[in-house]
Amino acid sequence: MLNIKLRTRFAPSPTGYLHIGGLRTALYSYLFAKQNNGQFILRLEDTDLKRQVEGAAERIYEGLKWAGLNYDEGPDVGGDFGPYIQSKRLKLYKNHADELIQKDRAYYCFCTDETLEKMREEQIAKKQAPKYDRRCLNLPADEIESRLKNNEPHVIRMKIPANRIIEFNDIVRGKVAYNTNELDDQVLLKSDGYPTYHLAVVVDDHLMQISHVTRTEEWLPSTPKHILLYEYFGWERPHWAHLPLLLNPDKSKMSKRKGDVAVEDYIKKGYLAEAMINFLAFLGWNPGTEKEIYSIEELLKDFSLEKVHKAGAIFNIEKLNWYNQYHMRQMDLDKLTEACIPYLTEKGLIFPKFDHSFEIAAIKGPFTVKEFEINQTKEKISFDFIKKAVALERERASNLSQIGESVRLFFEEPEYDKDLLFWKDASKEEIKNSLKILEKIINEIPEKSFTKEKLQEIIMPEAQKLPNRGIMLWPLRAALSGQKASPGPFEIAEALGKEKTLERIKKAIEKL
RNA sequence: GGCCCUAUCGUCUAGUGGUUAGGACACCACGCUUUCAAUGUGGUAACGCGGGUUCGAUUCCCGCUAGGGCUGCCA
Repeated sequence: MLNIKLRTRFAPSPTGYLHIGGLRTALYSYLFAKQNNGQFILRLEDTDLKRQVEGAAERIYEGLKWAGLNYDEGPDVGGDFGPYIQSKRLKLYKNHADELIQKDRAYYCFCTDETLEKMREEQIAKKQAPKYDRRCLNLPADEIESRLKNNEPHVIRMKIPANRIIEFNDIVRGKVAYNTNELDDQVLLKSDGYPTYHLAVVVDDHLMQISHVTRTEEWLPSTPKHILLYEYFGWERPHWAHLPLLLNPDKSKMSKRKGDVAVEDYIKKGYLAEAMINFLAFLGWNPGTEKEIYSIEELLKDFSLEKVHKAGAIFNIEKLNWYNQYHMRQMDLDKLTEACIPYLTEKGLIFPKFDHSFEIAAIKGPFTVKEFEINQTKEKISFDFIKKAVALERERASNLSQIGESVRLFFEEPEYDKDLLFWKDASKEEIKNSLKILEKIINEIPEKSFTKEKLQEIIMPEAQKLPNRGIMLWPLRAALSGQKASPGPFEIAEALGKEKTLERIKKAIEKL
């Protein structure tokens, strides 16, 4: 793109949380802007009073920051084109709506909801397309004046010209054309004085000098209205890129009822921002090579808006899990451990708790406290102890929350049924005998050389003497973990330390 | 109903006027292995249908079908 000033924006409405589809839209907009030396702007479209939600704006800021999509301008960071919240720009929209009235491109409409509803019902009954019948279009000037003077509720509608073909070139879809006969005389300014999306988006995108409007496909049919508005105002139109939708497994537009759609839901489950970005980037785009693992920096190099697909993509959680597991496995262990700590406290395994909520901790990480105690025993433990546990469990988890759970065996005495100790068809005597040997030889290992290598060196020869080494290794692992599936016995023993290892072996012997 | 958009394995997708239609996730089998995970090897699985154009269409055109979006003083 040759623009000297390339500017994109992400413009969600703060109705509660950051939508996962919104995050992808934001990602594409961010990548496109940043790879072209442009600016990425956040604007809040809060023009629907009925849908205002307390704290929704903050949740959008936090979500974007979590994902690493830092915006150059926005409500909380400022900028030269503010305010970046539409409810603070009401005067602007009013003035622009008035301008259109002056230019005879818009008109006052006094129709009530009931009137409109009745009209629509009749049209549908007659199998006509529901459309405003323009009954207020040619109201006499003096009537308008007196009704306005009486403070009669009214809106401002735009005039749509008859039978014109509006054409535009969409960056992802190519040439798209609509006939204005299909368009309704869109309400621009509502009776409460707030603008509709259509007015606000055009006014703001122009005033904020947005060069490329990136948004999802659902906006495609209203683009001709926007183009008309640019014409009416005498403004140069921006470029449009209508992105494919994110879909539910049943191919409908991704929605709350059919799964989690809030970014924070995924954060709470313990998905890494790196994995989420990687996954989302590939839902609707790919580099055309076989490279599938991407950091945001690499995306900045290879992403291309022109290569974005036209068809919607199903949000496939299995693939996200795979990406997350992959990114967890290759993440720096200290960072991963820090990221896991909120989950361990959430599950009641360790103290201290944070001064803020789990949600905030999960989003904001990393956790800076380095002194902990095990909740159950009040024993002091180090960051390194947690790190060892995390290192072992990251191998078989696909999110942070799972690590938080599977790591439990390092912090609490496991509870299990004695049947778990039996390896295949080994007898009770064989198992008991194995554990007794283990107790004896492990006890002889000096505390300071209690490593998995040493344990292996001492234990394996004993295990080899048995008809099958599983007869010794399985009950050891079961006694230490209390679980059917876990890391290997030597690793667990090393992390647990000599004392706890022996304790757990004794417990197992008692059970038999 | 009207308008519009879309269409390659179950899913995300690569790809071409002539290919054994490639990869990844998931799934299955085998190997490794004390379990699980990871990993290695192999496997099942796709061009929606009908017409054209062409020596030849998955690829280009048209129609159909299917799915989706829009059709609000929601965004």
